[in-house]
Amino acid sequence: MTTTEPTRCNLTALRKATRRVSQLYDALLAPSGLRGTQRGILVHVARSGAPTMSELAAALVLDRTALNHNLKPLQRDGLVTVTVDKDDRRSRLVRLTKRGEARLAETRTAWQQAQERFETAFGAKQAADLRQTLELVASLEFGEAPVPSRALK
Amino acid sequence: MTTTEPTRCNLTALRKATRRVSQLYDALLAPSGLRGTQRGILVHVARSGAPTMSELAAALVLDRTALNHNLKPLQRDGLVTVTVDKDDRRSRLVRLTKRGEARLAETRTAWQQAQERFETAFGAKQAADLRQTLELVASLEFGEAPVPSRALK
DNA sequence: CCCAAATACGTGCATATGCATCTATTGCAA
DNA sequence: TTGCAATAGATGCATATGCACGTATTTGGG
Repeated sequence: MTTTEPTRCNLTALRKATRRVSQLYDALLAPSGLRGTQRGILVHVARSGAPTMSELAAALVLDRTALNHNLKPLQRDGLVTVTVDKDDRRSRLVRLTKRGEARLAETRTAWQQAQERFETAFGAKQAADLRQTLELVASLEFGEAPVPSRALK
Repeated sequence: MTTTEPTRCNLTALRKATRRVSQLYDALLAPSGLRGTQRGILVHVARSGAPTMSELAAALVLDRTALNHNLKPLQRDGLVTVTVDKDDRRSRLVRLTKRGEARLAETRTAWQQAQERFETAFGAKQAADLRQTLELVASLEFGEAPVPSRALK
């Protein structure tokens, strides 16, 4: 074990933990052809039915333009479709295809193995507590940030 | 507040929280020309003196090839140097330059503001607890993963 | 002494992410 | 009815990340 000085930076601590866990999940998911992040998108779309890009981005705490980028390989591989919302033609609806549903089903076992591997090492109760804490962090509003042009417009 | 179903996936929960906190730190650090991730690298190099690429990657829980990529803009901007280790010419040593030290000093105030903003919203005690938990997660060893070729070689 | 295995990197490729800036569409006040 | 502000995306650019595969160097057994 490397005896490193404890991390003082909240962001650095989050990124280190996320990389560690990404490495585990992506290794186990690799045979399915999906990454952990891609699976997360598909799961949310499956649960929501046909969310708009904005809804999906908000739910995943993703920048909308980043979501657009992330959806490209999923569209290319025929796992999702992105279509214009007839009620509001500014909006786009994201839907899972049959192929996407099948792929998602295929990954369930590998995902469960990753969850079990993590929770065996870390503790199931601690893992549930951590998820709850992280959801809280993800939903924090930090008051007025310095003017991101998007927020002000 | 979006009433979303709680996240079951440990990785998805980590990524959402990390994105949220990245957005805060990067917004506050932006005027300094550094991102939160870059600052994290510089801080560790500053503390370690002249770590090897492998040491630095391990400390940051980064793939070594990813670290190589991440160092490129820092080298381009003259904030770090990467030189051959005379004792073992396979290894490379990463050092901060004077310019890098100055840049790091310049970011301290913005970084402290980001820390304060986060800890005001989340709680200072909770933030310290979370960092400790995340360090634990980052240091987890998950036993035998399915054969990453690097690990076996 | 030699050579193969091991170690420590670098590059390429592809995904992950977010800001700046643009276009298209909607809603509402004048 | 019109026009402007607001909204919802798309693209480009650059950084963040990790695997596959390559080169360079070291180590130690035969």
